[in-house]
Amino acid sequence: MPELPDVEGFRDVLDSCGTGRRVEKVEVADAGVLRGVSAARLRRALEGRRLAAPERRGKYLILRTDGDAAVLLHFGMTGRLLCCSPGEPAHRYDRVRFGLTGGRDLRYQDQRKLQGLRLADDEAAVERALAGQGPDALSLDREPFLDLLAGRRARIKTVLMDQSVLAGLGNLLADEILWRARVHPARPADRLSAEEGRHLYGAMRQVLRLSVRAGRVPGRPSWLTGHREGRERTCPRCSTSLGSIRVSGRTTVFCPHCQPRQVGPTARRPRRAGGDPPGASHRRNG
DNA sequence: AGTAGATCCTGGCGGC
DNA sequence: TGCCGCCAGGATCTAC
Repeated sequence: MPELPDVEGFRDVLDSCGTGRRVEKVEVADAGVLRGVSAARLRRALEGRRLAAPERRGKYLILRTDGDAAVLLHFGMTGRLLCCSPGEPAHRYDRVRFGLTGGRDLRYQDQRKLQGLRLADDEAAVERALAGQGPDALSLDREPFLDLLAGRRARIKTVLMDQSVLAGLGNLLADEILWRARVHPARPADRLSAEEGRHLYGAMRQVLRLSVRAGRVPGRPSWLTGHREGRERTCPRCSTSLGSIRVSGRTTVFCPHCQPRQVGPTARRPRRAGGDPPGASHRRNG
């Protein structure tokens, strides 16, 4: 399910495939992915335009042109963006095809069509469309991050996944970050200690850095994400059987041993002079 | 300010 | 084998 790292990967695809090239043809195979725009209007806005450098904000990808118009792409749960040659046979879930000069094809694929494409007529429309987004998780500094948590009574996982608070994190990333920071997903955000807040921020930085580099959330053995499915659902850190609860309607996987619901006074937490990296796996390097 | 639940959407899977 | 219903989840909506 595309989260910030995946969308960052799609931005790379769009940039290397499209930037500087002209849109020759826009083909909408399934108008079910168009939000508030018709296929004809999308064509008129894009055909003949040259693509400019794309931008990502949270889980949105902004396709910019040398004109006023921009297209906002959201990938929902199953969306993808591919660069291929025009001769490549259409995939079943190709929803929109952008034929570019230089023999390049950009294809927006999406099986479930939960989100889709929006057209923004100008820069002001882009800003309006994204006005509800919180700061991007990748570029947020620690102090503002801690400030975001401070005033919120909601469960910490709900806060992390709320795009109007913090943009970019989805279900898998939120679980991974909480597991690395050893914070139970149902703890109220404003009840975390300062130390836990710092660990959470550190885990977020680390998880984002590694996943952006990989272009997705890696399902490696040392990551919680690698243990969500299948029979062997045990914690990669302590081998305890993983717990599964629902938080804000989302399946939430956590380790009952590493992420206790009730925590004692801060003073009881072991102090480490050097300070372990918050997400450091004690078994092997991820 | 917070929650739950429905909605959209498709395919995979368990149960019968 | 085939049909039914559930589940997955990102965003958005209503109801409480």
